[in-house]
Parts: sequence; C-alpha cells; structure tokens
Amino acid sequence: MLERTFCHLKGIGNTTEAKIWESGVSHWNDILEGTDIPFSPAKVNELEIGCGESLKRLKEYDPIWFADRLPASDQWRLYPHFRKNIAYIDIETTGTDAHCCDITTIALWNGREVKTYVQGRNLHEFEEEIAKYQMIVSFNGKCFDVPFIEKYFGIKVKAAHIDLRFVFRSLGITGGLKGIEHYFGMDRGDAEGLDGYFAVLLWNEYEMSGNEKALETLLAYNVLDSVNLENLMIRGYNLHIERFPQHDLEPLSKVPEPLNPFKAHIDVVESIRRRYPSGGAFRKF
DNA sequence: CCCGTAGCAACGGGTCTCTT
DNA sequence: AAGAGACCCGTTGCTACGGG
Repeated sequence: MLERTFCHLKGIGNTTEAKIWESGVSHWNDILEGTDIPFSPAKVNELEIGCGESLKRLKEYDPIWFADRLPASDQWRLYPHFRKNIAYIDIETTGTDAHCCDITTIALWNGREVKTYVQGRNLHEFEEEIAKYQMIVSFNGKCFDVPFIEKYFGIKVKAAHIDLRFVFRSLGITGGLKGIEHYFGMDRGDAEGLDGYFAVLLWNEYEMSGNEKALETLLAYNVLDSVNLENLMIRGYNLHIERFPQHDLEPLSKVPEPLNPFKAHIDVVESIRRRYPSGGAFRKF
C-alpha cells in the first residue's frame, strides 16, 4: 500500500497522485525504472528523489517520517507496514480537562501482551513503556489521550499516530467509539453499556471505599477499549482499500482478541447505577 | 463541561501547458 | 521563446465532533 503512495512527497497532492496511478504506476520502483509519466523533467526528477528516499525510510522502519508527511486522511496507509511495533492505547481519567484532571488507568495492547497502569500503583511505568513504540493507534487520541499523557507525564510522544476517529470519519462513519463498534456488530460482553463517565464513577468508588472489584471492572472496560482498537483498525483499513482506485490490495484478516485479564463485576455496576441513576450509560434508558 | 484535530471553503501563489 | 491561462498545492479561518 505504502509503496504506491506519493502524496507524502513535496508538491504532490491527491490529484497529481491520481495522475501517477493512471499512468500505470503502482510502486515507487516504477518511477525509479523510468515509467513514462505526464510531468515536466524537473518534476520527474523530484519524484525520483522522493521515491528513493521513501524506499530507504520504509526499509529502515521509519513510520514517523511518513506520518509527518502524509495528510491525516491518508495515515491509514501506514498500518500494514508498521504493524510489528504498535501500541493500541486508551486512557481513563477523572474528567475531560487535562489542566485539572488526573489519569486513573491506562490500557496498552501491543498485539502480543496487554499491559495496564493504575494511578497510585504503577502508572509512572507507562512513560518508559510508551517510548518503546514507533506507532500508536487510538480513538480520538490525537485530541484527547496523547495531549493528556503529554501534559500529565511532561513528555512528548513522538510516535506516528493513527487516530481511528479520523480513519472512520473520512469513510463517513461517525458516532464515537461505541457507536462505531455497534455499527460493526462488535460485542462488548459484560462491559456493554459502560462509557467514559461511568469509568469515572468506578474510579471514585475504588478510591473512596477501596473496592477492588470497582477497579477491576474499570480495568476490564479499559482493556476492552484498547484491545478492540486492533480489529477496528483492520476494518477501517479494509474499507479504505475497498474504495481505493486500485483493486489488487489484499485485505487484512481479523485477529483473535486476547483474553481480558480482568472481568467486569455486574453487582458493582448495578450498585453504582442505583446510586447515580442519571450517570453513565444509564442516561440512555 | 474543554480542547485539539481535521474537513471545508476560499484564496494566493507557483508551476506547467498551450499557443503564437 | 515568451506570455496568458489553467491547474493544483498549501495556507488561513471557521465549524463540528469526540474523549472522561
């Protein structure tokens, strides 16, 4: 996919890229081998330099170089090439304002292992962990999770970042993470009906009364959100290549979801709902 | 509630193309 | 070879939306 991308190069927009494809080009190598394209010699020369550099950056596994140059609506093209080193992340906080609110828990799925971080326990270890990844996948993380993390830890997250909110938005699919999961018929099991606000209530319950079951329910919800990001990314990628002008691209197959190390406690959920009848997902009913 | 992102529309400026 | 016009990239300002 990436090897037929040109709109990350200076002076190449989507129109010019489409013209390149129409000339029968489907790989940077085609340009380097001198395939005839309808541009001035100066532009062709620039293109050759760009393709050479792109080949090198792909070989060196440098997703950040591409991410910095690709328009937001095309960041999904990076995915299959840099899957080996991805963190699917989701954070829970005490509210939406990064100036005054705390991070309570973080879930990170890297395709092999689920890692969780809890305030007052091991939250500080997240700083070292996130530095290991060259690519992040999130939902609305560009607006929420990453700025929050940067402010909270006082760090700069430099990884390439595919934000699924915008991957789906450019496909005309909106309605928030839960809405999109529902659109695809993805099951949330015991965490069905829980939302971000309910996560705040779960954290308060854990902090005020030391109820471990409340924390475990929160982590179950948090982990589910991060783990689901992988299959959502795959669905988003497949939808994008389906509507791509060239149809020889292989769709990615779904991956098995890892076992959630935490489980939601229905009794805790019910108890909180009784006390906050207007809170959380209860509002919907 | 608050905030950052990106899409849209409008526009400026640079480059390529076509004509003479 | 030069100039006018067409085309397209990239910027700016505005708005909608999603996170807990």
